[in-house]
Amino acid sequence: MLDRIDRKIIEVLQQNSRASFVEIGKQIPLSASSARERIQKLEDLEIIKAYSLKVDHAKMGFGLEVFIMIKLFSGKLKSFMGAIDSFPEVKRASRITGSHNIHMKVVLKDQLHLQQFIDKLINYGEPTTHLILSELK
Amino acid sequence: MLDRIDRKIIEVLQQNSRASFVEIGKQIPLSASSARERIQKLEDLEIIKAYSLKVDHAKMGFGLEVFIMIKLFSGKLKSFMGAIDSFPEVKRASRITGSHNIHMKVVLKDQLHLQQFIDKLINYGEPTTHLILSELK
DNA sequence: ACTGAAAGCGACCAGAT
DNA sequence: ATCTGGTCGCTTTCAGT
Repeated sequence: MLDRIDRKIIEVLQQNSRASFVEIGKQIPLSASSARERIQKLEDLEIIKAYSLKVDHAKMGFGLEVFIMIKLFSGKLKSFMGAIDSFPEVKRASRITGSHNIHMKVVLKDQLHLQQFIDKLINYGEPTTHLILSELK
Repeated sequence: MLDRIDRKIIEVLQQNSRASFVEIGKQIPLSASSARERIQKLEDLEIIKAYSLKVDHAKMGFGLEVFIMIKLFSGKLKSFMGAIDSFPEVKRASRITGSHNIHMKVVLKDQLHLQQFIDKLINYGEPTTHLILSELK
């Protein structure tokens, strides 16, 4: 249901999602129209969920990147899930197992910004913050 | 150094990094060639670091997604940083502050695969695993 | 499922404001 | 810094295998 060629296509797109069908085809190898057809199918099956972008947050003025885990107060899950979309600082969030219910990647300008953000979170639960020092992968 | 138009371009590309320059230009609004020129600059400055892809790992046969944090044994940092590229299961890894030194997002086929992966990690430190239940954002 | 051809559209490079 | 016009290459569709 997902063969070597599909996996290769996904690999190429992971490295450069703006690659043309011609370029992708060359690396398989496959004609541009066949590459296009397979990618169309991967999109339709929602195996490819989105074409996105990696940006340098620090260069955009957000020098502080952190992981925050929250132990939500009981009954706060629903309201927190609603609020999360209104926090532009939150780049990703997941429900997880363990003593903390939520894991987030958060991007902030500076310590003051972090403090203000944590002040909002403590309405929902007990946050634990880990600064990201560097990306290894 | 990075105006409203640049931010808007990045926003558009974050939603669909395969958008054509014409499409991007329409949403600013800006001519295609000006959009192209600005994007070129964002790439040159490495504010745009990569064009990437979001895939549904579960549909690719990797039904288990976890966060693993490791408290490395002393002196193991360098060898771990070297080994990390050889683990295809690791999608992202960061050095972080706190009692654990490393945070990773890891994608695995099943429990057995997780067990085998953890067995590799215990050469480097003490791992703590959190299953990802769902993605909120 | 893949290819190849043809038409239309976008990318890319000039040159001008 | 942005735009317009022109060329070339890519995308897209479709008929054929």
